[in-house]
Formats: sequence, structure tokens, C-alpha cells
Amino acid sequence: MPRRPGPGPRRPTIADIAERAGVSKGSVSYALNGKPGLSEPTRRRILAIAEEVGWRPNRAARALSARRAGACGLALARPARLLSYDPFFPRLLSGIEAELASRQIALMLQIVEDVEAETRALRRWWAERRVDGALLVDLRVVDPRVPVAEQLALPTVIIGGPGPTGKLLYFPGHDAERSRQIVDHLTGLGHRRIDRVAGPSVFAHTQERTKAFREALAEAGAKGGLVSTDYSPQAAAVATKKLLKRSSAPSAIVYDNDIMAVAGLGAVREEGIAVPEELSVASMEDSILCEVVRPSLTASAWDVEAFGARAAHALVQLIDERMEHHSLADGAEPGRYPEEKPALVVRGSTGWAPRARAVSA
Amino acid sequence: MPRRPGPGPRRPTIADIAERAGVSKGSVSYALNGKPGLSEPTRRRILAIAEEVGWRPNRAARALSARRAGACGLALARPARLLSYDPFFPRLLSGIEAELASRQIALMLQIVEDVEAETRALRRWWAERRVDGALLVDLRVVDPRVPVAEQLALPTVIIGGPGPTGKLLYFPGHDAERSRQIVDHLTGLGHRRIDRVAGPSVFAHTQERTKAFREALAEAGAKGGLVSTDYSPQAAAVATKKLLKRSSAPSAIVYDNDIMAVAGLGAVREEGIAVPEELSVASMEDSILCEVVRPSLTASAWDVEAFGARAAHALVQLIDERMEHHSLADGAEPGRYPEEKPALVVRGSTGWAPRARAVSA
DNA sequence: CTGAAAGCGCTTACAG
DNA sequence: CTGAAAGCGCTTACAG
Repeated sequence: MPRRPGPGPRRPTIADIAERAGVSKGSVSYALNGKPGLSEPTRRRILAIAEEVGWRPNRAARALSARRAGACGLALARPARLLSYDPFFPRLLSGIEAELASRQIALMLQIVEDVEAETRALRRWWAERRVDGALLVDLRVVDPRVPVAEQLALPTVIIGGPGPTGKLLYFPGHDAERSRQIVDHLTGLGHRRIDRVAGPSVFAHTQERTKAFREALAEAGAKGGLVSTDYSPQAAAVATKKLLKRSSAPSAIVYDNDIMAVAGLGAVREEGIAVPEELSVASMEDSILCEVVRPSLTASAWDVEAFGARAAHALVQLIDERMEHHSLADGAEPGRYPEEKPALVVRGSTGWAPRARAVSA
Repeated sequence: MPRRPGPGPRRPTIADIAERAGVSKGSVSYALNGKPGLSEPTRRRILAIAEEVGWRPNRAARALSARRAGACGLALARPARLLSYDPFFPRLLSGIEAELASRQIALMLQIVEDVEAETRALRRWWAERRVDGALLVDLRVVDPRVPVAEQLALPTVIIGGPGPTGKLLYFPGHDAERSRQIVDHLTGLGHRRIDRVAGPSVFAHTQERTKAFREALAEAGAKGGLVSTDYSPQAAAVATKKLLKRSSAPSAIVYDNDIMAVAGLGAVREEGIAVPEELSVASMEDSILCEVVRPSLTASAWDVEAFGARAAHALVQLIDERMEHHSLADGAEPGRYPEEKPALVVRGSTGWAPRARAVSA
């Protein structure tokens, strides 16, 4: 008893087309999928009818028979409040989405509280065949998602991973290079004491940055302290004041994201310290925010959209390889992307180290 | 020839369970869905096996037979750059997502360039049965999505719509009330000339705000100009300087979002005008950014997550009604939400109007 | 070159 | 209370 849910135009199936064309459903399927085994006139006739009635494949049916969901999953373990002021995720999402959409692959998004919930989402999606693969962000130093993805044999790409992690594909997020660029910029301006207000040390990319910072400082004969935070502006303000009160006060402070840098700027001002004359400030993440505040913030910029697109493309390839046969997607382009190059955007918040300036003056 | 894609643990089907339990697939289905017609022991045995093997329904199969996708669509017509500094969307998304996830409904997200692309996405999703319904944001005064959704009979909820629009369900975003609160706050501080740097006038919510602003100003015997922008901080800075140079310069400026307010703050400072002593500044959207800048920004705050959740819940109900039978989702809660109340958060950027202060001093 | 049939994994009337 | 069967809309070997 095929009940029609609600009114509205009927959405045609291959059976409808087959009937109108006077052929079998199989022939319609062959025509629609460009497979051989049909006379040219028949093929044309079928395609014309499909076009006319506005046929589109029922994805559930196709997924069921192709054993492929036509979707990828991204679970974000970030509370909404935090998400709302992080410029990284929307851009990443946008890049991922653009790449997947170009191949008619859907993005399954879930925003959860913690990694455990994310792990559960991965398991469920995979068990229900809701996704063909998954993207992992914010990799932790010890991350429960990695063994789970491996055990499930779930095609997975780690975004911003620190390096080869077991069997999963990873896409490093240039953290080391970007750290080095910032440190080099500052030491080049004569800074010898560069502190950092960092994100949580549980994240692999935080560690990655810390390591690169340390190395770059050492190479330049400079020093620097570190305070870990939860990425919140409140924590950044507290950390900033703490650093400024130390006996070995810094002449520059680097913040792991833009919102912390802005909060730091406010805290510095409240201490009556001039930026950049007495203290330089820089952000590890660039955003419109860095342009807008006064003084505008020197920040590490890179093409996050392109990065997301590359990662998504890699995932799609991985899935294709696993399936051993290509293209559920009709007419996907063989997307080739150059690797994005991070570049420091120097703005008003960084300047000569106080002593160095005195010397150069 | 059932080919297994890749290695990894086998994902069991009801056929596997039926075999192990020594019953038919139909019985397994009944047990799993809590339908009557099975002895208690049989039911228990089946459920125990399902639990043991970690069975989860294949969503494609279920969708195909239930004629229901188990997913809702949200297409965002916003360039990535813009998305990345708008605090509204991540919060809205988070609220929507939380509500849908609690009912095991997936969110299909697509970020597109313009409304036309969004309209195409709606058509395609519906034609492919990828979604059971859709959420529309950023409604325009003349919006091509509305007639299309109506014509398709696509269950649709308009988020932040201005009022009843044809047959579609809408959720007003408190724009009028929030406008009024800001104006009342400022006129209460003695301001008699309150300008506004607004978003694009093509949006229905911009018009909504404009209308409410005008009314509230008139009620208080105050006046105000308006400059339309594209929401960008650059445009906000230009608009601010333009307003400040007018012969009838304002004593307060309201910005339609937080990032424009911050940019405005910078522009005001560059003109050598003190905030809030000489000019008050307020934002129509609250975010962490408003807390973090100096002076911190008075802003209109409301529970965007709850709003998103309410809208998503309404959509699910709408879909359920259309399907005339409930719950593809197992065990959905009958979510009840109080309507969120907007409230102005008064911070450092607004104060007495210069003249009023002189009088009160 | 074309049609009939089986199968993807589930649900649901319909017989026993 | 239980099983066998048909169907959701597609794909794909397999006969003709």
C-alpha cells in the first residue's frame, strides 16, 4: 500500500521512467549510469524522459545497493560557546563542505561535548552505515578515537595531526612551521624573552607548537615561558597578568588563538603597558578580528579552507580505494590542490624589542 | 556476490540475528522495534543477541522502507570568510544539532554561495530523499526559497522569519524586541540622536529591526539615521566615520553585529572620540568578543542555542505530522522549551548622553 | 542490444 | 505467537 506522505509533486522513480520509455528498470539504470549495453536512441530517449520528469536517484536506495552511504562524518567535541568564537572551524568546515559537495557527498555533522561522545558518534555512524568515512579534528596526545577508528577499519583522515599515527591518514596543520615563523619574526625584532599563552596541552597540535617554539627560541638564543589555558579569553587575561608580573618579564607574548590575543591586549592595556612600544603581541590564528582591533594584531595566516578541502579530498580517495571501485558520485573532478603556505601577517601589534629599539635609535 | 569492502569487523544485519536466534527476519524486526506479536522469551533472546553482536539498523535500508531519510537539511548562503566571524551561526547550528541528535536525526549541512544555490540544494535534497525537511535562515524580503519549498511541499521551518509567510512555519528571531531594548536603553540614558549601522536591507530581519528602531525612537521622541552595510568590518568603519561627520552627529551608534561594533569602536577611536564619554556604542549581537574588547560592548543577548533547538523541534514535529505516524527515532523526548527571552547586557561602551550627563552633573 | 531476476537490509501486512 | 512474502528504489550479473 504505497502511501504518499503529504501532498506535493510526485517524485519519480526509475520504474516510472521505465514505464514511460517502454523498457525495463535495468535499462533505465544502465542509461542513467552511462553503462554500455544500450542502443544510442534508447539511451537518449530514457535520458530525455528522466530530464523531463526531473528524476533524481533516491539516495537511500542507491546507498543500500551500492553499500555506500555517500556521506562523511565530522564530530566536533567543542561546546557551542567555544565554537562561536573560533574562526578556525567555520573555515575548515566550509573547505571540507565545498570539496564534498562537488562530489555530491553529504557531510554529517555532530557537535558533542567530549571525545568520548565523539567516539560513540563514530561507532554509531559506522554501524548504521551513515557514513563511508570520517574526519577527526583536535587530535589529542592520547586519543580514544584513533584505536576505535583503526579497530572498525573506518576510513579516517586526521586533520591537524602531528604526524603518522598508526594506520590512519593524517594532515598536519603546519603548526610547527607557523610557530617558527612567529618566533623568527620576533627574534628578528630583537626580542629575547618571548612568552606564550597556549591552548590545552592535551591537544597534539599544542604540543607540536610548543616543541617548535622551543627549538626556534633556542636557535635564536632566546628564551620563553609558557602558560597553558583552556583557550578562553578570561584565562588569557589572567595568564597575561601573571606573565607580566614575573621577574623575567617578556618583551613579547604569543597567543594560541585570536580571541585570547585580543583579551591579552586588553589585559596589557589595563596594566598600563603600551603595545607595541613596550610589549609586542601576536596571535597563532589569524581572523578578521586581528584586523579589526587596535592595535591590529600580527598573526599567523594560512588557507584553512584549502586545507579542509585537501583533507576531505584525501578522505574521498581513501574511501574510493577501500571500495575498490570508483564514483558513486557522478562526475567528480580529480581535485588537485597545492599545499597551502602559511605566512605571517605583520600588523601593528609587534615592533622592535624595547632594548633593541633603544640601541637602534 | 556479497563483496566485503575492506577488512574490519563485520557489521551484523537482522538476517544474522535471525539465524542465531533461529527465527525469521520479521520476528527480529518486531522485537527490535518493540512491536507486539512475540512471546516475551523470544523477544528477550533476540534483543540479547542484537545487543551482543552490536547490531545497529542500516539507515539506508530503514530509510528506504520507511520512506523517510532521518535527516534534515540546512543550507547556508554565506561565504566562508563571513561565516568565520559571525557568532550567530555556530550557536544556532549547535542548538539545532543537539535537538536533532537527541532524536537520532542527522543534520545535512551545505555552505553555498547564494540563495539560488541554496534553492538548488533544497530541490536536490528533496528529490533524492536525502532529507525529510529543511531549515531556512537569513530570509530575504523576496526569497526564492519560499515558493520552492511550498511548491515541493517540503516540510520547512523558517528561522528568524518576520512573520507568517505563506504556508511555511516560521520562528521569529526577536529582532523587534531586541531593537526596542537597545533603543530604550539609550534613550533612557538621554540619547536623542541614535544612528544605526545596519546589515543588508535585503534580509527580512534587517527590515524588522529597522521598523522596530524607528518606532522605538519615535516613541521616545528621538531621531536616528541609518547606513546599510554588507556586515563587513571595513564597511562598518567607513559608515561610522561618515555618520560622525554629519552635521547632525549621533551621540550613540548601534551596530547590527558584534564584529561591526568592534570595527566601529576602532574607527571612533581614530577620530579621537571617547567611548562612552562622548559617544555610546552598542551591538545587536552579543558574543565573547563584546566582553573582550575595551571598552567592553553593550549588546543584545539571547539564547541562540535554545532558539535553534526550538526551531529544530518544530521541524521534527512538522515532519511527524506529515508522515502521519511517529518515531523513526527510537525514544525521542517530547522536548518542551520555554521561549528564550532576549536581554540587553549593559557593559562599558554605553553611558549617559553627553548633554544629559552635563545636566545631571 | 534488451529483459527478467536477485539482491542490498529493513518493515509490514498477511497467512498459518 | 510465528513464518513466508512482498515491497521500498536502486544496481548488476545473467540469460536470451
